[in-house]
Amino acid sequence: MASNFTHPLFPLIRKLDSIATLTDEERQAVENLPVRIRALRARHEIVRHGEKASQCCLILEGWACRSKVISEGKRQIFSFHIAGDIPDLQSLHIPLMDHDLCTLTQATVAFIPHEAVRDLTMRFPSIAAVFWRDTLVDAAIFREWMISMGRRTAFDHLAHLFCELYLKQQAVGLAGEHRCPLPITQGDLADATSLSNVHVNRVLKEMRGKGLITLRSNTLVIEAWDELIRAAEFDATYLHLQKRAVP
Amino acid sequence: MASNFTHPLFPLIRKLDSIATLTDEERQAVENLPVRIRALRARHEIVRHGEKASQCCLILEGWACRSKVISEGKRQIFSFHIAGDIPDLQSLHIPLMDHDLCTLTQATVAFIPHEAVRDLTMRFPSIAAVFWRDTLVDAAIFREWMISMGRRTAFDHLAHLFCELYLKQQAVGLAGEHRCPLPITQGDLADATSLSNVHVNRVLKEMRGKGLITLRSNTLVIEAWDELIRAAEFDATYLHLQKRAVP
DNA sequence: CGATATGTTGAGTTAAATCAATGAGTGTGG
DNA sequence: CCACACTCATTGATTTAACTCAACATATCG
Repeated sequence: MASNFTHPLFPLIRKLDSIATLTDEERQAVENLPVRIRALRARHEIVRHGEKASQCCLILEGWACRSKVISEGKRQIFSFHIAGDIPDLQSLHIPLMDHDLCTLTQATVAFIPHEAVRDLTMRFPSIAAVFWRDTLVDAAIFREWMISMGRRTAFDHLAHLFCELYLKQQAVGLAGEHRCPLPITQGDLADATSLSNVHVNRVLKEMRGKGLITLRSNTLVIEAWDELIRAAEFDATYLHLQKRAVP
Repeated sequence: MASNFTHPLFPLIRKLDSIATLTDEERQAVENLPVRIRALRARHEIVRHGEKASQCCLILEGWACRSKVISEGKRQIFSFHIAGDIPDLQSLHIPLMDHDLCTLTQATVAFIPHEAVRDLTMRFPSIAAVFWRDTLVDAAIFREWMISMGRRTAFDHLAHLFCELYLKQQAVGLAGEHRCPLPITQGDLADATSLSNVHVNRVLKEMRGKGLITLRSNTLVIEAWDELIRAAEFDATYLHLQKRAVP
């Protein structure tokens, strides 16, 4: 059961470990997945709306997002993805893409043929269950984002998002003590929250002013966790984190 | 392969038929699911946020919704559900509910133990795939709703929702010629779109005024489908509908 | 039939958008 | 190494879509 930290797919193993307990055989099978590893530059489109996907994309390093371009240069970001995520796992059952998958930063990704993923899920129903579950947590996060978009103020929305992004990274060991990478621009935050980038900027200024967060050199530092949680009325239930849970 | 129209679970079979092609054996297995059928009054809470679900709820008749109560009597509706839907299928892999499931109208529902559903998916991987796929389409709809909430005007948002609700019912044979049941209040529409009910009312008036729709006695009539689609910039890809309705 | 839920309309308010300009980083090629 | 270009961040002024509050009308139902 020893983790192989040097295996290229380690981020995936680490994520699966944070959700479930793998047998040696399962771990082996995952590590033996046939992958094609690529280094991508920032803002690279991996799969586009309308395409038929025949493989899944596993993030090994860097950030990606799912998004869709709306009329007139506007776009909506649906989710952020970090190492260990398979953002287009859904394409296994819905090959026709209804949105784009793009890198936000420089990134290393592994492409895994659908065939191989399907084979893995056939041979190991418990891995299938974990994958299915992961797409369901995705959906739960979408629901929470709906609440943020519809019913929270810009301030609460961003506060809520920061709580979420911190905890998601914390759960897989990518965060520090109330600090985590946030390698995205204010424009990206605006696209994710459906706010204008001008307004995002103003709200961030207000948060800084209140001593809630610091945000520089692509790092988010949460200076007042309790206060941030309270402001956002953040309840982590929807993230369905299992092991490493909330501090 | 003949449809058994009188079987109590017919709505589920009809929905599965609209997505996939079942073998006789699979159809048999679905029809033999152990169910507990109940008639529920309107606005009845089926499962609540925070509860641990041990069964799934299949809608046989009437409408239900997934929702969450936000502070101060506000609530967000995440999705509408009609006959054939299993709105809490996700509880199979995430038993802890992060939202509520409620009826909107009088409804007949069938409760199926998780155990039985799990057994079904183990024995018939292709049914598992269809179920998984269905939760993925759910997620796709959530994403589209995010776009509506964040980037569309109230008018376009409602127009888009009407297109969606019509097509979803049409796909399982529950809609007529550009008309379908819409047994929900303006308040429900407001909760689903994150608009105030006052504003929903005004927008509906405007739509009526433009001759786009008629909405009375719980029936939505789309008077100008092409125009409605154009107004909403509606693209049905995200619904991932497969076949057209059965009989 | 009265009671309660739902729908309708007007008037005033507000959170966030837009428009516009400027400042601060970052990177590339001459 | 600097200059140019480009992206990203910041601030002010103005506009606007949608909200809130309040009153009243009309269904619907027991």
